[in-house]
Amino acid sequence: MCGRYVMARAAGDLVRLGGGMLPDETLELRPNWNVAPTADVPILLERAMDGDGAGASGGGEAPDGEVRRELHVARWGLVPPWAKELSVGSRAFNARSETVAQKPTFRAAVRSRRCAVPVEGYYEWKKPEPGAKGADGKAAEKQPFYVHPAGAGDGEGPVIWFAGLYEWWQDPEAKAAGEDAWVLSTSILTMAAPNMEAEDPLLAELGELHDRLPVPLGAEAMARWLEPGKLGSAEEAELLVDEVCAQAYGVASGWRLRPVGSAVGNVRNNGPELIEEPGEVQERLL
DNA sequence: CCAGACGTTGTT
DNA sequence: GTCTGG
DNA sequence: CCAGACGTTGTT
DNA sequence: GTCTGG
Repeated sequence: MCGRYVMARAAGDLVRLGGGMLPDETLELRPNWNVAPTADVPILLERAMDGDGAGASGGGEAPDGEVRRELHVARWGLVPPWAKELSVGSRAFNARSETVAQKPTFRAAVRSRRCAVPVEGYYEWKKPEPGAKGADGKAAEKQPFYVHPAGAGDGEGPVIWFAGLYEWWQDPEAKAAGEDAWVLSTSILTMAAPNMEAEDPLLAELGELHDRLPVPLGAEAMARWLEPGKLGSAEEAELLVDEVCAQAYGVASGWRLRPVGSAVGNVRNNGPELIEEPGEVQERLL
């Protein structure tokens, strides 16, 4: 699954990597090595220019029918339109691919508002084997790992694009007060992790790490996933979800993972040192 | 009919 | 144990 | 996801 | 908004 990740790139990098999309004018991104639910994160979405043609963000006129990729900032944790409070989103930062087309919280978004969430890598906490003991004889503690694209030097190289959803929400109180306070929010899809016995060693590692996997998009799947327009039915949405899940392990097999220090557990800690492998000395001291 | 939930993870 | 905040 | 709070009255 | 449980 995915409940914590790294996104330290500049918006300009994401524009380049995502394929010439226009950054939202309001886009302000701070490097973040410890992105947690409720944080503001960049998302990539496609929008069909229609009607007034007055492009609201970042780039002047566009003829009707043109599809644009745009980078926006969203709150991580999808807030459905009917929510009474923003906090509803803090428990919807992942959406199960198996049920996303049926769940009240996600089903409208999966038909009409799909996006891609760029990450440089994500964290996963591996549970100790039951009864496992640490060096001190006490119960072993969960171990955080950093999962990232192979060969990605820190701050360079490819990013992972996770399949995501977005939704717009207006605070009922703001609405009553006649204010124009809309919140864009997002969620990341998950699926079953690869089997621990998988032939591909990296997939086997992922299977041992956790039983859920955030769904990564290859270039082709991303193009399909982002296509704007409302899908005709929940069944149609399920087919598209199945399609992207079918290519996910192929993308994930190009990842690598490494153990990192326990500091990442606390969201107050934030810096490039979080993704460094702890040295042996440090490990002994822990 | 109204009231209340609407989610994921993991653990037992 | 369970919920909220980051 | 993990960490940290989990309560009241009243006062600054 | 829409579904489920009572």
